[in-house]
Amino acid sequence: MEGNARKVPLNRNRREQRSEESRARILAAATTIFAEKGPDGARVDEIAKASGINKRMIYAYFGNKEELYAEVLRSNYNKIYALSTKAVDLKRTPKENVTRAVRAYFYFLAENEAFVRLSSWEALNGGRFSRKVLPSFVDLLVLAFDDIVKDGIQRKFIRPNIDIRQVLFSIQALCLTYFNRRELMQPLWQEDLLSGEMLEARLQHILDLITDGIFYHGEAVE
Amino acid sequence: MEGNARKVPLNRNRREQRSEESRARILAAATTIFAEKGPDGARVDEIAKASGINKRMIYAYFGNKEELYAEVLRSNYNKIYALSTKAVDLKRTPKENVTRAVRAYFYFLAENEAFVRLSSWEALNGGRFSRKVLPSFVDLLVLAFDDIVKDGIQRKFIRPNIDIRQVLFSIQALCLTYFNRRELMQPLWQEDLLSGEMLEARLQHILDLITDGIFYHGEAVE
DNA sequence: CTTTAAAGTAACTAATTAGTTACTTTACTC
DNA sequence: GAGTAAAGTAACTAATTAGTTACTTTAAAG
Repeated sequence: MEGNARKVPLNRNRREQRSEESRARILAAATTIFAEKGPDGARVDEIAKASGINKRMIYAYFGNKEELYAEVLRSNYNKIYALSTKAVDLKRTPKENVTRAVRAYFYFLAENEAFVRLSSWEALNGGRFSRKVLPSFVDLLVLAFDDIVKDGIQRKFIRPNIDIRQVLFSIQALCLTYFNRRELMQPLWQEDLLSGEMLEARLQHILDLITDGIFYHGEAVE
Repeated sequence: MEGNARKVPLNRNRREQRSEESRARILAAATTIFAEKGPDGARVDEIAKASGINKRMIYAYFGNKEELYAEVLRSNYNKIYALSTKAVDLKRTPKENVTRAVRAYFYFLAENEAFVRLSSWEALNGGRFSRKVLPSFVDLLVLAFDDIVKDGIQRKFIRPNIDIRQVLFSIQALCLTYFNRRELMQPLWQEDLLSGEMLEARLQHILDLITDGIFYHGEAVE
C-alpha cells in the first residue's frame, strides 16, 4: 500500500495538518485559560472562543474538560522534565553546579508563568490531577540535585548533615513564591518585580541564602 | 428607657444570642469550605448544609457569596494582625528576635491551615478580594520586622547591604511553601510532614538558612 | 394570652455551563 | 467531478447553582 506513490500526498495531508494545528491551538488557549482561572474557574466556551475553534472539536480531540486539563498539565510538566535532564551536572565545583541549577530553575519559572500558576492550582487541589498525569516528577528533580549534593558532600564543600529534601523544598519555595505571590507583595516595591534587574536581584538573594546556608563558610575543609 | 428594669431581659436576649451563634456557625463553615475548595469551587448550599443553617440566612447575614468570602478573609487576616502585634521585639539580640519572629510565623501557619489556603487562593486570584478587605496587611508584617532588622544592622549583627523586603519574601516563602506544597512534596518523605518532629526539623532548617544568610559569620564586627 | 418582629424553612427562578446532536463545509480518493 | 470521511458549525439539553419568595416558627413585650 505504501509502495503506491500516487496514493501518498506530496505535502503531508493538508486535512491532517489542519487538525493537528487546531489541536495545538486548543491546547495553547487551554493552557492560558486554565493557568489564569484554574480548573474550576476556566470555561470550556471561553477556551473555544480564545482558540477560535468550535467547542465541539474540543470534545472530539480531548474527550472532556478534565482530560483537556490533564493534557495541559502533562504538556507543561514536560517542560520541566526537559529542564532537569538538561541541567545535569558536569565536572564543575559543587557551588557552581548548585548556582547553575538554581539559576536555570528560577529563570524557567520567570519565563513560564503558566507553569507556575498551573502547579499552584494543583497544589491547592491536593495534586488530584498531577498524580494521574506525572510519574512522580518530583523524583526527577531530586535525582538531578542529589548527584550535585552528594558530590559536594564527598568533596567536603557541602555540610554532610544537610537534608537534601529540605534544601530542595527551600529552593522551590524561594523561587516559586517570588512569582506566586508577586501580586500580593508588589505593594512593598516601586519597581516592576519582573524587570530584568529585579529578577537578578531576587536570584542573587536566593543564591546568597542557599549557598551560605549549605556550604562551609570560608574554604573547603580538610 | 434603660432605667426600666422590667424591660431589660436578665440574660441577654435569647434570640439575639441565637442569631449571633448562627452567624458564627456560618462563618466557621464558610472558612472551612472556602479554604478547601476556593472561592470558585465552594458552594453556598454546601456551606449552608455544613453549618446546619438555612441558605436564606447566609444571604440575610452576609448579603451574598462574595461578601461572605470577604468576611472569611477579613476574620482570617485578623489573626495575623494579632500575631504581628504580639511578636513585637523586646530588648533581645537581633538573632533571637528574628528566630522568635520566624518561629511564631511558622507555627501560626502550622496551626492555621485555613489561613494558608485562603491566602493561596487569593494569590492565584491576584489579590482581587484581599485588596478590598485588608488595609495593606503586608505593610504591618514589614513594620514589625523592619524594627528588628534595623536594630540588628545598627548593632552590627546584620549585614547592612541586606534588603529587608527580600528577606521577608524569603521567610514567607520558606514557611508558607512547606504547608502549601506539602501534598505535592510528600512523596519524598516517609514521615507525616505535619508531625511534631518534622515541623521542628523544617523550622530548624529555615532558621539555619535565614540566620546564616543574613548574619555575619562568626562574632559581631567592630 | 395576644401581638409582632425577627429567625428560620422549603420550594422556586433565572442564569450559567458541560456536554450533545443534527447539520454543513472541506478536501482527499478514485 | 462524484463519493466520502473527517473537520467544523450552531443550536440545543440537562444539570447545577446563586439568589429569591412566600410561608412557618419562635420568643420578646405589652
